[in-house]
Amino acid sequence: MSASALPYRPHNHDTCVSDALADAREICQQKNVRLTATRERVLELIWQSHKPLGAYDVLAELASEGHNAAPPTVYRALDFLQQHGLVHRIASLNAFTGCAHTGEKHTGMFLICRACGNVLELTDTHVSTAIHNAADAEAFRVENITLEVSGLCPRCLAEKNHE
Amino acid sequence: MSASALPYRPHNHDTCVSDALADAREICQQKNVRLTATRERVLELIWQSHKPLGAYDVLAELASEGHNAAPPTVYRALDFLQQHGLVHRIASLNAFTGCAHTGEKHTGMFLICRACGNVLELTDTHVSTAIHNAADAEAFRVENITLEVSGLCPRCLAEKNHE
DNA sequence: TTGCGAATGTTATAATGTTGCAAACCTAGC
DNA sequence: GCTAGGTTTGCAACATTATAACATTCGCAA
Repeated sequence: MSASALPYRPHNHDTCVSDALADAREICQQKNVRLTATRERVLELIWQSHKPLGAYDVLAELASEGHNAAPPTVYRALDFLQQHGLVHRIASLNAFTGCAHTGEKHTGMFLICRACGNVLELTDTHVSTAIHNAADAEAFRVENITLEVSGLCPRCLAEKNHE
Repeated sequence: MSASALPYRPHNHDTCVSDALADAREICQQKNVRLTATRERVLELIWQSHKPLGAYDVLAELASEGHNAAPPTVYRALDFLQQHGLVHRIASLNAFTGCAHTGEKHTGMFLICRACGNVLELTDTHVSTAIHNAADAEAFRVENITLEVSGLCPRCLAEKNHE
């Protein structure tokens, strides 16, 4: 099983977070853009679990920490993080999740468990190729792909079968 | 080129609408569910073009026709139409589009032109298979697939190149 | 140290979607 | 016909998600 399956297995999540933050710092430095305190904190909050977080969830967290935040604060931070490939927006949930493949050029494919809410980000060449082929057949120029699969993750599936 | 490419080509759109309505009537009769006046009118409005329509756009249309409508009216009609496979919701646009493959079991793949706004619905076995394979590899049970590709349709691409 | 662009604060508002309850309406069975 | 029950709609209020516009502050460089 690949490392990408982490969300659905017990794991030391702290390393997910610290890896993501380290990645982010490096990427921002390379691009010469500023990973400000707010942006970094938002990224960290998003990474607190593998369940996507809504903008207003982030906002509430910030507020509870005494941060004087309004919606634009959060949306701006999220825009920045998205722009630099550090988080993804899950359109079907209106929520955000940490990018598990920073740096790599990838077509994020998201497996979203409707029971536990965890999201697994995959990259799959066959999927990506098939989509591009289908688009090519219609002479359509692909710029962005939203691929979100909802269903049941292995753990929740197993639980369900035990009942 | 297949008939599915219609949205991006000139065509007699009235037949799209009347075909969709005829389809809908038949499907509802077969399922023994009621395609009420409101539901039918909403479906017709959605089909007025190949550009997805927001719920509040539909609402505005209904209101302008003197229909005494509130948001729930529209959302309920849309829920019904979705439930019976007559329209699709495009998550990345918060909008709705007529289903071009009623009846067929299909993984809707949507090509959304960011320039003209038209949407083409495709069914592609390879794409569908690749997605299921990728999910299977993670022991994930697929229930629903959201696949929305944004970019430029052939017509807008051609126009752009002329400039 | 001052000037400039980037980032944030602040207020208000827009856009999208839902809840809950009451009234109207079909339709099956008498 | 009529009436009982479920389905559909009307309606008011509200919840959630996202953006606009403008003032202020911050960080860096000339």
